[in-house]
Amino acid sequence: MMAMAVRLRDVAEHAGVSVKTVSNVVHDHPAVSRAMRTRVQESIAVLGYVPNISARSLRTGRSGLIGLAVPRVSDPYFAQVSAAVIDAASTCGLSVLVEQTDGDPAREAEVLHGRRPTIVDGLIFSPIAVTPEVLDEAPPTVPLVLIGEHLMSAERSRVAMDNVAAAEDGVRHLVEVGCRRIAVIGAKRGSTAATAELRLVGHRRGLARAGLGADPSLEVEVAEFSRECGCTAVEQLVASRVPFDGLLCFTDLLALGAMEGLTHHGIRVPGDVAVVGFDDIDEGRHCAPTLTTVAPDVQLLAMSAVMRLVTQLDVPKTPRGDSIVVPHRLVVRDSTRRSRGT
Amino acid sequence: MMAMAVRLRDVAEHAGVSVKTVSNVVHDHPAVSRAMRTRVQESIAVLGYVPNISARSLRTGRSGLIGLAVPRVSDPYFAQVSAAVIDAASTCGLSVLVEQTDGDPAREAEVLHGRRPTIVDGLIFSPIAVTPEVLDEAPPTVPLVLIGEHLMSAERSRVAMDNVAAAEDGVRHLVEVGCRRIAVIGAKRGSTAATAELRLVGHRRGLARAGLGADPSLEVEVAEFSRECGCTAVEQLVASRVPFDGLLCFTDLLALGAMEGLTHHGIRVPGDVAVVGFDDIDEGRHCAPTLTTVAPDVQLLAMSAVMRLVTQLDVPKTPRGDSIVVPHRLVVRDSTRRSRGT
DNA sequence: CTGTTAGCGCTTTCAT
DNA sequence: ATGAAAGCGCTAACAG
Repeated sequence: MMAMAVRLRDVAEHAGVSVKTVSNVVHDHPAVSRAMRTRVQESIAVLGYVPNISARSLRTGRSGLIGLAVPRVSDPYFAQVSAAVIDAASTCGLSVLVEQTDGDPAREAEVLHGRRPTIVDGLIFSPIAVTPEVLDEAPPTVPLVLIGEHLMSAERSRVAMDNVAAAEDGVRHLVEVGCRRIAVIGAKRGSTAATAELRLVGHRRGLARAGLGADPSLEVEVAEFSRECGCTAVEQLVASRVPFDGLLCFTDLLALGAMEGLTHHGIRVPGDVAVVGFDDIDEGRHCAPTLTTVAPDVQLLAMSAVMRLVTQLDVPKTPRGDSIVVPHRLVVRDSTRRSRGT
Repeated sequence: MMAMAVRLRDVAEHAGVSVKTVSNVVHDHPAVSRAMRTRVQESIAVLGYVPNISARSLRTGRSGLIGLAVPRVSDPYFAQVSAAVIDAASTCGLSVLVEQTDGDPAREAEVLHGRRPTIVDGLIFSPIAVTPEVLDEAPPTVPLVLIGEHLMSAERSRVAMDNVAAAEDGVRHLVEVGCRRIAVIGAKRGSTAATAELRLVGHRRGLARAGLGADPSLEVEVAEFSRECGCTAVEQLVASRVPFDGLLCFTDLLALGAMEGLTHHGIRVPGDVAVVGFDDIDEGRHCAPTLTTVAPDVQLLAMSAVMRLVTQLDVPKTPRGDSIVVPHRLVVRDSTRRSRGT
């Protein structure tokens, strides 16, 4: 049914050379005369030859495909990450196979110990639910780079921002705009990602630096990093009648939900409560009030992950267990912009 | 470096049977005794055998991979579409390779006439910039399903909502809430996707039905379906001093931008101007005011596209050029909720 | 119901 | 600088 079947051999015949020569041209092997090269390239163009990746992959053990596993690509943060990873991979001549885990431990485990396509050369994985035991259980079937910090003992490469410092920066900023009772939303039940824990550490450390004591009743847990949970968390805080004037939310989505909840209770942002999120999703630039956020450098995160993977691919005994830290910065917007300090 | 090399043959040896038998078990071929089947499955489990997709693909010509090409996965609408396509494909045992075109004609053409991985069995493509000529130029290298309506003469399968009817529904609703001068934002310069044209037709038809005349000065063109362009479009409208009391925006992102622009000019939504968008992105449920929108059934859209592709894959001479229409519905929210009719 | 075997298109020694 | 040929792991046609 299809034209198919423009093989290396067809090109060779058309150009009147051997298969090897065509292969050399395709791979930019130096040992080909200029004249030969152009002649072969012409044949390739005329016949519309495109290499068969399966055959190449079977022979070389490399497919040029990498996997990307995230909870869900429609989550604004992971959508950004996915877009950036695809771009970065493309830069390296790699294509990306995207999988969704929905943060389900079983599916995360599956991704990891791959029933899934054996075809990917490597995997970039953002785990949020799989237990350290599963993560460490067996060596991954392919080179693996984790996105985001994770509770784990074993040797896995990972790339993330410095979540402790990031949270600390958020708290410092809240203190600077006059907050004294800073609640935190995002201590996460049932998650095995270290993100929440580390940000919580940063929060406490930030408070300590400012000479403020930590108050467990200001630390609200959530089931998910979603808008709904952000809103619910605020309900809890308000219901508990603990006073607070600042809010550090572990994702922008939580922050957005929290602001909705605050507004609902007639609590003004930033007037009564100043709010800081994490991630710098697009909506934070446009909601009312616009959202102050701790922004990781997602482009760099993606590029670093891809680069690290490529290194592991190219240099077999690259050590694992390294951590790449990508920079973050505080983006100040209206949700923390007060006319005066207190 | 890696364990590698658990081949079909290794399983066969371990189980003391022939490769064919193992292959039969793997493929659930009926002609295998129950005892044999369990024995082989045990060996597979023990050895941790996973089929080599490259080899299979080389042999059968099928990889179990499909491509998905969208402008950008971080666009909220395409993020949703991507998530849904990945889910739908997964249901059919297919994995998805995601590519981004950024709406660049050259990259769209490239996706189509595939320099790209020859490895995908088929392609789901959401073109917005490629010209009909390029689209028709050559038969696609693999089975192709287009998402969204498109200006094209040739025989390509496509799946989309009925954009004319959808726009008409939007206009009808605006008329019902009392709008008489309904502007439209989204007539798109430089796009070859038919979406904008068809929605414009629907708009005019809706006006005609309501006994309202079309007014070209109420039809604003945009360069992109982005928030910024929505805002700019409103600036233009306001600057032109043409009165309007309703706004049909061709995407939610445009609508969000437009509402920002309106607010900026002290024009109240829905009091002074009622606003309707398209797509039903998440933010529309949470912005203030919440956004009335024409929502395509994205799950069904994705599932239909995947199913259609699978059919083309399985039945070689499936006719092309068919259109699958997915349902849409109007989701009424605050941006069109007025206390009274006019 | 099970075993043998050719070959998918490519890369890559090894000769020349 | 170029050619000939083996074989990557799998599937399916054929034989038993």
